[in-house]
Amino acid sequence: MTNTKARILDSTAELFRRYGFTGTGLKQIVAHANAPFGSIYHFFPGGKQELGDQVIRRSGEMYLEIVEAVFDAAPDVITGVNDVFAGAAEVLRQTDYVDACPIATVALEVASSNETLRQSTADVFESWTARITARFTNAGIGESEARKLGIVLIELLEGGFLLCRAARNTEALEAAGAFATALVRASLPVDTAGARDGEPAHR
Amino acid sequence: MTNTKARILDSTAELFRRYGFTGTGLKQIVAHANAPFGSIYHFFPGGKQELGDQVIRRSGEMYLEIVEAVFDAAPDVITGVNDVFAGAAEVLRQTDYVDACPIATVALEVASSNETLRQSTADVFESWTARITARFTNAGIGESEARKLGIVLIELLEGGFLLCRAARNTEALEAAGAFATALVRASLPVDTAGARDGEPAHR
DNA sequence: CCGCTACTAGATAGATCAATCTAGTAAGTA
DNA sequence: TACTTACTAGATTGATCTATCTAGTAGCGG
Repeated sequence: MTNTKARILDSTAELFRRYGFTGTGLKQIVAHANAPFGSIYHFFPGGKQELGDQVIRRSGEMYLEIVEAVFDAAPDVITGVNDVFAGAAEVLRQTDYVDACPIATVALEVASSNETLRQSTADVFESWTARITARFTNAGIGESEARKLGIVLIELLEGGFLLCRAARNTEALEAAGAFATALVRASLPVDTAGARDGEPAHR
Repeated sequence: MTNTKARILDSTAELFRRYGFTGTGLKQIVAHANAPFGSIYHFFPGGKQELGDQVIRRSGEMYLEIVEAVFDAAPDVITGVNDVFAGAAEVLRQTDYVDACPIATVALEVASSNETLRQSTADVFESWTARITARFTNAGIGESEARKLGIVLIELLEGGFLLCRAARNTEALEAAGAFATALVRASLPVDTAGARDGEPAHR
């Protein structure tokens, strides 16, 4: 991937977080990326929609990798969940409440107005759910329960981002983190609460 | 309030849910409201921002009233919480995944770009939190715990709306509702689980 | 050097944006 | 009837939007 294309993608992701999809102009993007206007349509012949699609999927992957890295660095899933929420709150504070979910704003904007991009956001959320579910099944939680738990954690994180950005404080993410860890603890097999990842209960 | 002003407010609220703040044009609003363009600036001299502010606050109040009515109709808070999530999922299905939170899309759009409207959304979320907190303290839960619980319920609802609108199914709201009722049940004083509203535990 | 591809550069088009403006109508009071 | 206020009606303005267009440059294999 050329430098210019990457800069356009990075800038677009950053501007989407701040101003959303309709609120971000192509002129604004090339100005921020210090790229020529023509390059947008060279690299993304489908225009704003194609650029948006790639930004959504790329941002989704990058955010998932960050979350996975936090889980990998934690001694057990409970600590991992706690660290994800604490880290999210910390980043939010440090970035003046800008750097939250990279796709939530766009997801709500396009949900009822752009079927292509709606599907892109749905795919990202589903990939997140699947990866978190896998982490919980590895920790000994049953498949069905693990998926519900994964969904609820994403909901708490997204809801926390929404409330924290509106209020400009981190109270909501702190409450979410406390309840999230409690939920995971309650779902883990009793004798393995705090089990390391990849060391399933029993047998 | 004149008929025309009310029609403009109603139409704007509906269009904001679908297309967001930046995605909704004033021309589009008057066309949907069947109102003359000049009326917008007659009733809302501050332009789009003043209209947005009133729509956010009005929608926030109306949604709170709906939720409160559901709680009032339920025999206890646990049933109330369950009904709120089940009702949200049902409405979402019936409206082709359009009618979710009336202000979430706008809240994310303006959080980092319009301080006036960010404050409007923050006020709405705080009013919701306060009212739900009161309901839980009335059911015998301590003030601090009740507030955290209220925040978490809103997060689950908002996160559920986000995931359901993206996926175009109600799985996420169902998972949220199940965990939400479980959380409330766990927080209620043991001997009053299922207590009617206004009948606090003990003494 | 030639010719090809990839990319840069930005002017331009045509639509749409929020906002302002003038002019007109309707209803109520003197 | 005359006057006032509230509201309707939509043309207009200037900015900005996405998208297209032509033209120029850089690097590379022959």
